[in-house]
Amino acid sequence: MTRYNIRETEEKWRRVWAEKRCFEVTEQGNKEKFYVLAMLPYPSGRLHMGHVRNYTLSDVVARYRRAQGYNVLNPMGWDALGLPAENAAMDNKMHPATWTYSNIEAMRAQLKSMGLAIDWSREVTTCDPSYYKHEQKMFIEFYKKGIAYRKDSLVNWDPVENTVLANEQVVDGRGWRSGVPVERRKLNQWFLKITDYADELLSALKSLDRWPEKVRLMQENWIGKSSGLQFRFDVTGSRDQIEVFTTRPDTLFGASFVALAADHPLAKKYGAGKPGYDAFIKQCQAAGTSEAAIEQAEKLGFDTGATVQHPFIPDHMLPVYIANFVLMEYGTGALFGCPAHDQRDFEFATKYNLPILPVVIPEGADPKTFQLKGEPYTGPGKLAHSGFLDGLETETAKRAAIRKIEDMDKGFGTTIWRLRDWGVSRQRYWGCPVPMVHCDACGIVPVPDDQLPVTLPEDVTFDKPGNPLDRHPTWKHTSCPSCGAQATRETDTFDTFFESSWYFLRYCDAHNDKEAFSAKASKYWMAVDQYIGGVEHAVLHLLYSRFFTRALRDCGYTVPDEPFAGLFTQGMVTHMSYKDVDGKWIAPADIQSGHNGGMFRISDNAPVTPQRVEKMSKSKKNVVDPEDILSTYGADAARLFILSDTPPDRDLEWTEAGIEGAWRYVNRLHRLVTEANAVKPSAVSSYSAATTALRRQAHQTAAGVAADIEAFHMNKAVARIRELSNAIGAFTAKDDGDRAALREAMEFMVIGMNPMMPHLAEELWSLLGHQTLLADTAWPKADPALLLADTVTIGVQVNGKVRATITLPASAGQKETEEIALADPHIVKSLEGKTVRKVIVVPGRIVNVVAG
RNA sequence: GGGCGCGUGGUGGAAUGGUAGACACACAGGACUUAAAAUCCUGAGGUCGCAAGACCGUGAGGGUUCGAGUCCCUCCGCGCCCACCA
Repeated sequence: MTRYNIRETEEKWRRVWAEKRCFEVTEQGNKEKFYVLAMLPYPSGRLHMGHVRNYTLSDVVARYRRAQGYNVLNPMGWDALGLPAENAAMDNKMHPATWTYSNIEAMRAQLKSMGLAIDWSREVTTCDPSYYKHEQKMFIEFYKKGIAYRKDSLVNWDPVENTVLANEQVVDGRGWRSGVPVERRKLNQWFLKITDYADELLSALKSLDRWPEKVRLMQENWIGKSSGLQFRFDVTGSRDQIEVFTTRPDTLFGASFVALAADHPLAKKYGAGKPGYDAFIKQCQAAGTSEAAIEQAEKLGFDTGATVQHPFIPDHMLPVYIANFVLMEYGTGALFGCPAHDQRDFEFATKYNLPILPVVIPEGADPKTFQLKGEPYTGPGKLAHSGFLDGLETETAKRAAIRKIEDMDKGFGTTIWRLRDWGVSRQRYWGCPVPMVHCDACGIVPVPDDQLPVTLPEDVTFDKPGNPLDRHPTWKHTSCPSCGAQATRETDTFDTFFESSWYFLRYCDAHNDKEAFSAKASKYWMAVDQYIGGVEHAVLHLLYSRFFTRALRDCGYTVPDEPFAGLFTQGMVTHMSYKDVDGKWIAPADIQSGHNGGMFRISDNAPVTPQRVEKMSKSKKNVVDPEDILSTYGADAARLFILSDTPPDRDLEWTEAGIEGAWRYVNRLHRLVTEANAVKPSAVSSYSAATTALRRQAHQTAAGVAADIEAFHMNKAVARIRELSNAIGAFTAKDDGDRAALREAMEFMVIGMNPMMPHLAEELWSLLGHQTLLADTAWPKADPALLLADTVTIGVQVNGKVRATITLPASAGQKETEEIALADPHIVKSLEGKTVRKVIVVPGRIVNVVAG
C-alpha cells in the first residue's frame, strides 16, 4: 500500500503554484472579476485557529470562483499598528517595529503553509510609511472637507492603556482590551464626522442584501435613529429654558415632571447648595453601567424645587428633578416624564408620588373609566385629557403636537442619533501620526503633500507612562508650513481602525506610490464581492469602513458607496477546557486519555476533568496551535476538518478525533485514486445501468458542490464529495465504458474537492495523468440530462404515515404513480378493511392515501 | 428591559410543507494480524420482537394542512447583540 506523503506533496504543490504565479492577478477588462477578502490579521506572532478557519473559508471561495472562470483577487496583509506591539516593547525591551515585523515573518510562513490561493505580490503592511502616507493625505482631505475636526470633549480614558477609546471600544463601561473601568476626561481630540453620514449609513443597510440580517440589525441599532420633538420648557420665575427631546410628543398632556442629567449645567444651578445635593450627585457618578448594575439600579431623583411651565396648559407647573437615569450624552440631557406611558417614568413617579395621568386610551377602552393596571400602557390608542389632541390616534397626535410647538416657536420636530462622532485620536506611539502642525500664529496647519509621510521617530523609550511622541526630545518640534515660525507637531496617532477602514482599496493597487489607489484599479476590483470575518466586527470595523469609503467618495476618490457587497460572518473556534485536581487549567496537548475513558495529564498521569466547550483562550489554556496541526496532519486535513462538520456560521468545536478523521479521509482519497483501475479508454458509446448511475452521481456532485459552496454550506459540499468517493470505492469497472466512467467520476471528484483540499486535489489530478495544473482547470459543466434522475424512490403514506416506498420512472405521471402505489403489497395490507376516500399524488414526491 | 437567533440520535449535523436522522465522529461486532495499529466489511433513533413488523419519536402544549422538524399561537430552555436611549 502506498502511503501518501503529505508533507512533501503539499510543499511540492505550493512551490509549483508560487513558481507559476498562479494566483497573481491583473486587471483584465474582458474577464469578470471576483474580489474575495478575509479580514486582515493583526500580527500577534502566531496564527490561531480563528485565522485558519477564516482563511480556509476565503480560500474555498477564491479557488471555487477561479474554477468558475472569474479573475479572482484574494489578497492578504497585516493590520500592523496597535497597542500590543507597544506593550510587547515595554515587556521585552524591543522596538515595536522589530516585534511587529518579526511576527509578520513568522505568520506569513504559517499562512503560506495553509496553501492559500493568495496574490502575495499585493501584500500590504499598514505600519509601513508607504501605506500610511496615503491615509495621512486622506485625513488632510477630510480636514479640508470638514469631515475631520477637533473639539474639546469628554472622552473615555483608559487608565491602563493611557489613551482615549471610542464609544465603540467601551464595553460595559470598560476598555475593550484592558477590561478596566474607563474614566471620563475632557480632552481636545480629533474626530471624524460619522454622524453626518448616519442617515445614509442607516438607509443603505437595506441595499446590503448579501449581508447577514443580524449584522445589519446590529448596525441599525448602533446608529440608533429616533424621531421626535425637541422643545424648551420655560423655568418659572427665570429666563432659563430647559430643552428636552421626546419620541412621544403625543403624551405631553400626561407629563408630570422634568428630569435633568446629573452633569446637566442647570442641574448644578438649581441643585447646588441644597441639602443632599452633593451626596446625590456623587451617587449618580458612582453608578455602574454593567448589566447587573442597570438591572438593579433604582430610579432616583433629587427635587431641585424649581418648576417649569407646561407648554400647552396655562398655570400648570412641573417639578424639576435631577435623576440618575438621565444621560447627558443622549438627546439634550433632559427629558419630561409621562408616567402613564413609560415604564421608567412610571417607576419614578410611583416612588416620588407624582401624578400618573393616562392620556392614551387603548382601542375599546372608555376614556372616562380607563385605568392602568399597575403598569404603564405603552401601546397605541386614542388621546384623551389632552386638549386639542383629544380623539386623535397616537401617530396623528405626535404630528399635531410637533406642529403646535413649532407654531409656538418653542421647538421643532427632529431626528436624533445614538451614533457619536468617531474619536480617532490616540495618545500612543505605535500608530499613524496625525499629519498636523500646531502653530501659535496660524493655528492648526496640515502638513503639505510634499512633506508626507510624517513618519514615526525610531529612537523612542517606553520606560515611562504616557505618549513617547510627546516626550521625544526633537520630533515634535518643527516649523509652521504656513508662516515658517516655530511650531509643534500633533503628537496624537490614529485609532488603528483607521488603517483597516481602507486597506481593501489599497489591495487593488498595492504598489502605487503616487496615490492610495488608482481610479482604474478601484473601478475594476471594487466592491469586495465576498468579505469574510468574525462577527465581533459587526459594528466597529464594518461601520467605520462603510463611513470611510463614503468620506473618500466625497473627497473625489473613485469608490463605490458600499465597500463590501457580500459579507459572511464565521463562528468561533471552541475547544473543551480541562482542569486538574488542583483546579489549574490544563492544555489539551498535555492530556492523554486512559483505557477506561478517563483523561490524564501526560507528565504525571494525574487525572484531569473536562470543564466546558468554550472559545479558545490563553487563560483557559484550551488552545490548539495551528502550527502543530499543520505540521502533523497537513494543511488539507486541517482545512477539511474545519469545513466538514459544522456550518461555517456556527461555532466549531475543535476535536482530536475530528482532525484525525479528516486526516484518515485525506489518505483514503489518495488510495482510492492510486489504486483504481482507471485508464483513459477509447470511444465509448453506451453504459450499463450501474455505470450510468455513477456518472449521474458524478455530474450531480459537480453541480451540487458548486451550489453548496455558493451558499456557504461547506459541510454539505464535503458530504457530497464523501458520497461520491464512497460510490467510486464501491464501483467495479468491468469494461472500457466502466473505466471511462470511473475516470470521469474521479476527475469530477478531484475538481470538486479542490477548493477544500487543494494540495491533494492537485496531486491526484497529476496522478490521473494531467500535464496542466488543476489550479488552472475549469469547473466541470454537468450534463443536464444526467442531473435529472431516471428513477425516483418515493414514500407512500396511508393517513400521513409512511407504509411503503416505491421506485418508479421519474417520468411517471399522476395516474401511473397512483396505480403503482395502490398496488404495493404493504399498502394493500394497510388498507385492508378500509375505504379509500382520497389519494393525494405529487409525482416524484409523495403519495398519501386518505382512508378510513 | 428591548431586539435577533436557535432547540433534531451518544456527538457534529442533513432534510424547496412531502420517505426525519444524509454525510461524518464516537461506539459495537466481524475480517486481516502472533498481537496491536492501520485498513476493510457489518450494525445501530427509542421500545417490543428470532424475524416480518408494530408503536413512539425533531424542547412542551395547541392550531392550520391530505401531510408539519419546517407555517401560525402560547409556554419553557439556551445563545448573541443592545440597553436607565427619553
